Amino acid sequence: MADRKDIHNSDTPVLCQSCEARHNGMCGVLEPTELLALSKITRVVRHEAGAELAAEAQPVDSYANVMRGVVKLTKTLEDGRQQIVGLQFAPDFLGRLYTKESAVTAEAASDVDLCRVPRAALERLMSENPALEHRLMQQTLRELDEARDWMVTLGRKTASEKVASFLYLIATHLDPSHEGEAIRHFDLPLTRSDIADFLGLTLETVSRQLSRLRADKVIAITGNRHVDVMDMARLKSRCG
Amino acid sequence: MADRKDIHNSDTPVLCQSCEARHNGMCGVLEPTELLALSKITRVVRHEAGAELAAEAQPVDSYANVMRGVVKLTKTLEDGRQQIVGLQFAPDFLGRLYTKESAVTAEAASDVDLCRVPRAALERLMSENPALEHRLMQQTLRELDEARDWMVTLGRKTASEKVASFLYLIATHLDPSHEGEAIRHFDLPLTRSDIADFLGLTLETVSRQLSRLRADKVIAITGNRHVDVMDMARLKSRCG
DNA sequence: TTGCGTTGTTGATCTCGATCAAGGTTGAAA
DNA sequence: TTTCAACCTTGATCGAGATCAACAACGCAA
Repeated sequence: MADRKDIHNSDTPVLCQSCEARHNGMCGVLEPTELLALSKITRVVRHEAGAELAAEAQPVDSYANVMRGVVKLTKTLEDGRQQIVGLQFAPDFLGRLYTKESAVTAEAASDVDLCRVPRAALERLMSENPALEHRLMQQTLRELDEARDWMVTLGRKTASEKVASFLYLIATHLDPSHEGEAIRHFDLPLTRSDIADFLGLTLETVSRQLSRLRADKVIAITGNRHVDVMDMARLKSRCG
Repeated sequence: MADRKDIHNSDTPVLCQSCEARHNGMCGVLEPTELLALSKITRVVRHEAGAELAAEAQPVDSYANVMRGVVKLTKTLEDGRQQIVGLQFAPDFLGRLYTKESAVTAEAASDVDLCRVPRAALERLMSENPALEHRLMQQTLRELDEARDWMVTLGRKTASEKVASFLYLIATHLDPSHEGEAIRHFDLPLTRSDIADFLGLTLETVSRQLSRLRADKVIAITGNRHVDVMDMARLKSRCG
């Protein structure tokens, strides 16, 4: 299998010469025939952690599929208070359909590979192909369900339940290979400050709650970012 | 124009004899030709405030359009803590597409009229009619935007900003006739306890903040439920 | 290795909103 | 019009999480 020699560093997009073969099964909503139709104009772009992919109230001229890494969607109040309103994992589709202005800021939380598709091309394909719009509808409905779940976390859970809920969410997304098992491990894709912005807390409170989970042997933390969940059931029981 | 004599009290559905004429321009996502196609099987049902329209994790066999009133969508934790995750106003479409299990509880906040459509019939119409799915996609995207906006309110705003944001939201939905004007008036469709569940606060805090807005002459309150916003710009400036 | 900026931890104190408690309004039904 | 339950307001106190502060750990570059 071809490696990723053709994927260069941030802001060096590379034309995808055989998109179908490479993205099949990875490229989220796009099926092989659709990928083939778009293969000449999709670009795989690598972004480093922290890169801004789309800014609130700014026009965006392409959609993308997240192929690797985690993208955070944030909204910011005038005085600087920030809230992460969604996390997108591979192979999610990225971009607000049918409006050029993004309502959120999209930022690479970890290093991220995106498969970009020009807006016009995707919208043309979609208008000829109701099945594609149907699949995008399914993802949109899932995102709405997730947003509403998170509203309960933001509005009604304690700090300790919020942090447990966050770890549970990340564990199920980043270590699906051990599904059903008690032990999971993963690297946190967010800093303490980002986690705080996702949970509506301060970074100090997040740090304290993580320390408490560690003291209670629910998790182990190695080098700030690596987390081993010792018992998923026990973690879940702390999610409120 | 025909009045609503054929609409009886809660749980007494009445067959819609000329759906097209009556719902045209009211029935949210459905266009006249679609209404005509469904006219024999839609039912207009009136529900009193407090009626449960769909329960979390329970199967639902129909979709509906909200024709009058406000529907609240709630989620509840095991220990009883509750969060309102969405409000639906006429002429919104109601119901989670493509899955029979509702992820939320839908309850009539005020008295509500629904135009119900059997699931199977709407899904059949949708599969033959990509334009209908497209319109539902637009509403879903709008709901997702609204949910993410509200996540900022829940996660990052103070109690006083939350209450101001709520009043602003309700004012723009329930008194659109005075759009652009400083003064708006409406009846609150929610109790103090419901408002608290929408904002992630307690009912006492909501009451105190409303009293403060009244003392500051931003609003006037008559008989608990009726609100006059004296200056929308001043209200907005308190939304954070 | 040393130096240094970024990121994370922990402690002390403060504050906003929750909780506990009592009484006041409202509006529908008798 | 009286009655009553549901709803709302206000006051006193408490506590979870914010804020302020100091330091520790990590990773990268020189």
